[in-house]
Amino acid sequence: MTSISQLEYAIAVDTHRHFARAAKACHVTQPTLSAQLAKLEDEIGVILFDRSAQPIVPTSEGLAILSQARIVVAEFRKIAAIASGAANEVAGELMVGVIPTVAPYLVPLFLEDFSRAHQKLKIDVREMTTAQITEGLAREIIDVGILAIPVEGINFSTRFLYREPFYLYANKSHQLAQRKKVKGDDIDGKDLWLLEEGHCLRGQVLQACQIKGRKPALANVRFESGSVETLKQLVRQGIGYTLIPHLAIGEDDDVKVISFEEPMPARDIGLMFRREQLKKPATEALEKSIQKMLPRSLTKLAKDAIGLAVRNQNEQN
Amino acid sequence: MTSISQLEYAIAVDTHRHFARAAKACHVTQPTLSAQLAKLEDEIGVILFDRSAQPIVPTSEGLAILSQARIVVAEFRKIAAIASGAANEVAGELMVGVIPTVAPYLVPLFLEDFSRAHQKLKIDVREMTTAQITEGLAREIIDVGILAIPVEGINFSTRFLYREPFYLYANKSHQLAQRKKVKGDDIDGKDLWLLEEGHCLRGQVLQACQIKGRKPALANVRFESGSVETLKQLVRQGIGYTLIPHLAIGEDDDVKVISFEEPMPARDIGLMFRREQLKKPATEALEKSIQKMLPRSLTKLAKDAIGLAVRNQNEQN
DNA sequence: TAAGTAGATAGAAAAATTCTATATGATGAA
DNA sequence: TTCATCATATAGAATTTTTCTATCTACTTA
Repeated sequence: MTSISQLEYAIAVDTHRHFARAAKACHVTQPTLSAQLAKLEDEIGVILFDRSAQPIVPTSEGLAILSQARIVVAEFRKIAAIASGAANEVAGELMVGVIPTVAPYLVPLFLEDFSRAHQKLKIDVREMTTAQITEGLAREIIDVGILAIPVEGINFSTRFLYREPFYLYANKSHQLAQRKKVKGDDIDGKDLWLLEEGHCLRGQVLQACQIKGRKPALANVRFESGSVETLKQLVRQGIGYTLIPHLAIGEDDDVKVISFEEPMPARDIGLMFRREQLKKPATEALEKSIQKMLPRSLTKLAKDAIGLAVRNQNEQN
Repeated sequence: MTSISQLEYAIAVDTHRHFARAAKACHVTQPTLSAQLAKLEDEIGVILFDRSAQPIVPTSEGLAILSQARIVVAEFRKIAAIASGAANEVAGELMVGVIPTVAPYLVPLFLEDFSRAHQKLKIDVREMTTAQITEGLAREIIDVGILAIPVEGINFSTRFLYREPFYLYANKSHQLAQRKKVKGDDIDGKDLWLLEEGHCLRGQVLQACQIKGRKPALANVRFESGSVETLKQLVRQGIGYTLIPHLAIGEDDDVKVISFEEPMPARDIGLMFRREQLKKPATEALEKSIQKMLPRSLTKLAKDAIGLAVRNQNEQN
């Protein structure tokens, strides 16, 4: 008889990628875990892990089973939650992954309010790329991600949070700084500071400016940075310009922030979590808190003024 | 330790409303079932059944637990199905709800292919408003909805299917018919045929044209219809124009179909289902079939040409 | 009140899970 | 090569859980 504990052992091995540590996490000895996992594999007729690899990895067939096992265990635990009346309680621990081009601007907005409102919840926020968020959700290392949607992935669900327009951020000495408004065509890549490869915002910016088809090597792009704040700093200190999302607008003297013509290019930011939603109450509370604390400057933007939600398939994070 | 069998016993008692018969169905003796059920009730701290009634009935608290127990057991059984390779079998019954402004154009595209590809699946498609789809999913009357996303609703998940631009559909005699391209500003509502209230497309069109703030009574709008085909017929037969989604483009002589300037206004169409996704294989097969059968005229549209995904919060369907 | 029905309880038997101790096998450093 | 070291598997005893048979209690109804 395959049991819930057997599933838990398998999940722990998937999470820790190490029998002894997985066993410790399950409060059993390593032989117990080994034996039960072997029994599980025997019963379902599928080898879940490739023990020859170091560290061990799930087999391709094992991946599907493990994903389903996580669902079963999550649903199983809900029974106790329902029974104890804690099903709708916001408590426990919530691990949140946030992409780097959102984190520094969004997290300070909601974190204090959210933490105050839910004292029983231990909150852990970390900056992660889109790829890390996807992987982290799959292995239950994080509970929820905040990233640019849509994202591919059959095992995940997303919730739209807000649509965030892009703005031109140009040094006052730059010719574009004289403009009242700009459009994508105005930006040909000359003097444009970009985030380095791996940031989804990079792809979104390239799309917004309709610079495409010459993805890997943009001869006319002069430097690539790892954070939006660095790009802003570069613009502040010299020539050139960049594109920044709405929440990254600050108050800078030597710099002009110029809107795009309507409909403004934008990206959609949303929550992402596993389909079975292990921490539903906390996730919903998080969504509410973010919605509540979003600046009016963003939420009050006319719905028809921001239209373009960039979908970039290739670049991630 | 609460076990899967304990849940099965409880479910059997709920189904048979009789301990001895439930025990027989579970291939155990009545004392075994009695003891395990008592153990379960003790462990979760909830009395599941009122034994004083004849036949026994679940307690009110028991109902929620039993519902969750059914989910756990169903998900648990999927493990064996996945392991044996039968998990991806598309079989059983799939009830689909489709909004009226999508149904007549999309359903004929995929239904034959889908039905041929999955002979073991009984397919039932019906036209429903967004509100009916939401309600139907919640009450498990339908398994999946096809509608304009995003949609509010915490218990549901959506899958993006395609972004569908809008086009101006104008009688050749109309002045706008001379234009090569149009933009939202060009359309002030004069001579514009609209769907009646309750169709989400109505709100999407109003947004795309940036006609807003005078929602309830548009003095300059002359007539309101219940279907896109009726609007097209009106345009074909006389003066005026309307906005139609990409898939509604036909081949009409007296009419011009005019693109919007880029980025074209558009709506997102997606699948919607319960978070638990009881019929995953069939739903995924449906998604695949739709993606496969979407006309290239839609899928080949440059990603950066269609940008505007209208989000209308108020109007439904 | 006796017979019948439904579910609970007791105690033994069977099955399963877990433990400690140890074996095997792979990797890497002396 | 050889000897640690680390990671997982195996063996066998101890413990826990589940199930069984037999029987009891409570309630109904003829």
